[in-house]
Amino acid sequence: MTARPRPIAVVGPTATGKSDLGVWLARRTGGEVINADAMQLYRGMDVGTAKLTEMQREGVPHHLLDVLEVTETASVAAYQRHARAVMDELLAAGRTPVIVGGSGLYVRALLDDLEFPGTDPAIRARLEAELVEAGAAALHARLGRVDPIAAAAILPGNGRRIVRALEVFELTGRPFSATMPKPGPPRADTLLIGLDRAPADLDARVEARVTRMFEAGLVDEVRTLEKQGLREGRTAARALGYQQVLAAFDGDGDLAAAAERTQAATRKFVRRQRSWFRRDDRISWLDAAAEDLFEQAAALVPALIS
RNA sequence: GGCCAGGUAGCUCAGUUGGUACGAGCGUCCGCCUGAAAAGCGGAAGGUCGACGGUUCGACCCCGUCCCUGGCCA
Repeated sequence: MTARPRPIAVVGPTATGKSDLGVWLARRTGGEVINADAMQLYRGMDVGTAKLTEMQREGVPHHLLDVLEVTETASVAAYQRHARAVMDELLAAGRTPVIVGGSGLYVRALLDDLEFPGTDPAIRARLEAELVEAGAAALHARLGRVDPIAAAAILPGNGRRIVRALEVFELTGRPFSATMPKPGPPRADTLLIGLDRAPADLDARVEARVTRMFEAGLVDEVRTLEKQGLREGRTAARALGYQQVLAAFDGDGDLAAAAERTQAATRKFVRRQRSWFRRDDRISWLDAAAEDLFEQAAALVPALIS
């Protein structure tokens, strides 16, 4: 009798209430949540990432939370492998995967046919050293010689992407497809639900949320993680809030300034998230401020329509 | 009340020895984004240069008056 469940993905900017909607949908459909938030991957990064507490999860199993130490570097490719495995398991068990998160690339890595060529720490390190010495423009020129298509797609100032393209070329001897594929049919016919709010409204929420995070012990959390090597973390140390508190520890402004900077950086992040998800026309958008938000969401889920 | 400094883009500030504002950072808007993605990169739109009057072919830049802000003195 078990029809194959149709996965649901809840995406959109931060602070819109994705996590709560995810839990609700999981409970309604008998599903489990798969995190698609790059920073919630980290163990110990809780208040600053607005990670749901055990209680708030209401008994719904959450996957891909707390799977990395703060010293480890996050990676989309690793996420893709791990998340797909979990998704397949859930589907095989007849449980609805409810993907929740605002990391656009992670969501696409999970749901689209993105293939990540390998990586090599030695090559990477060498190229990064060259980047520092020669500059992005020089590396971009070199990329233009070996992989003109990638070079045309990557702006000359974007050292990060240039290095990766060169790395892939050295590693595989083949050109690097540096452009995102157009969104196609999502894996397992996943239903994509986008959550957003009126910009001014969401900005105000972000502000309030950051203030609450600082009151709720973000600074202590950073202090604890610092002892666990947060500063050596290439990705974790750059998370919103954590980055700014570390700067305050270094004497760059006080904690009040750190809070303000976190708010500003988060507002900026919200805009980047919007522009990322905006173009994905597979997404059905809902206004997070709607009174009957959950009902509206349920109305999109075939399994919940009676 | 007197003296000094300053009033140039939404914000913080450059700049023009008088000839269409060379502006910058931040913010805003838009776009990009395949192993750091809460990261990284790019583009655009914004200015009656405090107000009024004068000198001048021509003033944001010179002169005068006034207004505002900060500091010092009384």
